[in-house]
Amino acid sequence: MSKPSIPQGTRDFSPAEVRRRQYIFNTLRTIFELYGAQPLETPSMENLTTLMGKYGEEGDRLIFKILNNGLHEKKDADKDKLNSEWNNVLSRPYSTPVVTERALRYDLTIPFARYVVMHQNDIAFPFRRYQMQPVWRADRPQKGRYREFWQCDVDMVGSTSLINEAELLCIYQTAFQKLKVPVTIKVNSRKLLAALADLCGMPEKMIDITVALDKLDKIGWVGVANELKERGIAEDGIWQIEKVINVKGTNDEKLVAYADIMQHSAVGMEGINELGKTLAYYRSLEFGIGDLDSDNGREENIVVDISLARGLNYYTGVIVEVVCSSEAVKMGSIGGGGRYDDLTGLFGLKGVSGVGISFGIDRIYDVMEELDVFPKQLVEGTKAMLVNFGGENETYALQILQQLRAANIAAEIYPDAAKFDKQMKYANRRGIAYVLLPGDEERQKNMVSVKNFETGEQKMMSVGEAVISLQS
RNA sequence: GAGGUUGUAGCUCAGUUGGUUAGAGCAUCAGAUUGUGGUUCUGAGGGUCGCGGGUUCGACCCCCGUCAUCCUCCCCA
Repeated sequence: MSKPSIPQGTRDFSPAEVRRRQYIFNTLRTIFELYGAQPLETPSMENLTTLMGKYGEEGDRLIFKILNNGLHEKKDADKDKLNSEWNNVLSRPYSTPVVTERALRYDLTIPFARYVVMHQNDIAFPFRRYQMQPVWRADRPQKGRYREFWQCDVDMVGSTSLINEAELLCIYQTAFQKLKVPVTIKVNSRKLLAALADLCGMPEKMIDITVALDKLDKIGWVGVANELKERGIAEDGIWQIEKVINVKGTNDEKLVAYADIMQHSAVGMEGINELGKTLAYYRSLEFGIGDLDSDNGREENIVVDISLARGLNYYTGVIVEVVCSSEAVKMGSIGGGGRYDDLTGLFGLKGVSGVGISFGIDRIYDVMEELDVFPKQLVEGTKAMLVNFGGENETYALQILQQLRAANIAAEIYPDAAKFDKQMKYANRRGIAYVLLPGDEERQKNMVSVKNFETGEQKMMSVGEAVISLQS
């Protein structure tokens, strides 16, 4: 017999882990609802055509595909087709509806876009939804990277107002403040990255530039410059980029400096303008809170960072990324998002702009564990256990049991009339607060002994008194 | 896709230059204690040493292959 195991990159969640995860979900859900978002759920699997080509070449490779059922039942003609297609599948990256036509959800944004297009007539725009569901990626698992993990997304579609961007920043701030995770929120605009490519005189190289620039934190400017060179950016262009990333100062100062450098790039000026407006809206929202601890309010952890380049292909405007700012924690981004001007256009609905953010809750969980910021009292399990003495005492215990539950006290009976110390040990391991002893003497007096498992104190009382004392 | 790490009891891990019957802690079960838990004490069960091949008189140990695992790069949450 082989040892049982679970697929690579997946995890079981123990009772205590589920409680902590639910704490995160509940915290986020409360905030999402507070901001007027509505819940949405979509299927675990989508048609492969819905997902393919939406996440870039790398993304396509990481989509978990589902093998079609009943392949062996194909008729002769179909079987020939299947055989030739199968050879294609084996010889190169290739997929075909003959072999696979469904795939597991890769993120929550594309399914949301699909939903919006399918239900456009039923939706009151602007439409703001939140969604908390697992997604799957056929990636190599490692620290902070799983093949099955959960995302919590909030997106707003049908509005181009930068108020939305500002509100999403507020949601990030509030959420991580509630969860007690110190974060830095990096903000950039895809339009500034386009402007950089303009400055180099190579607008078609925007992707190459952003991919290289994204590594600035890791490999430093020299490393980035080398990579830019390898990717075919001219010396003069690299010098322009260096000038931009060398800009230091407050967010406002940076935007002013960028405006000076990019004054001849229409798209650059547009991006700068949008970032400025987003921050202005954000300040208005934050000002309403009234507990600003400095002139900057809660802005000191929001940083305009031109080296931020989110990988997803569909972002067009403001982009954000959240990282834990604690030195002690080594973890990649724990959230990200941005504006996509024409997401639903992929599915035929033009002119609907959206903006959204995502929480990577598995990584947030890991970070919270490391920081030890989960509330201590999350376990609200069984409060009282009835010892089972068997026979008539068992019947008596069952009657008490339902009276406890009727009074909203989480209670259980040890189901077997096992040896006394075994039952006590079990209650101890479960961390149950009270043990009730309905034995011969108690039953005859119509009473029950209540033992406090923390203090060891024990007292015989009527069932009614027991209910009242356990309710407090 | 590339590179590295580690696979020994249910779990966490020891195991000497290759040498007789592979150990410990925790967990489980039984007993000291058939109505009093946490701390003790005693005893018991539990292993194809990841799998397959090779070297050797002899392999948990050395070699080759394979699978699994974790980590790094790429990319991402």
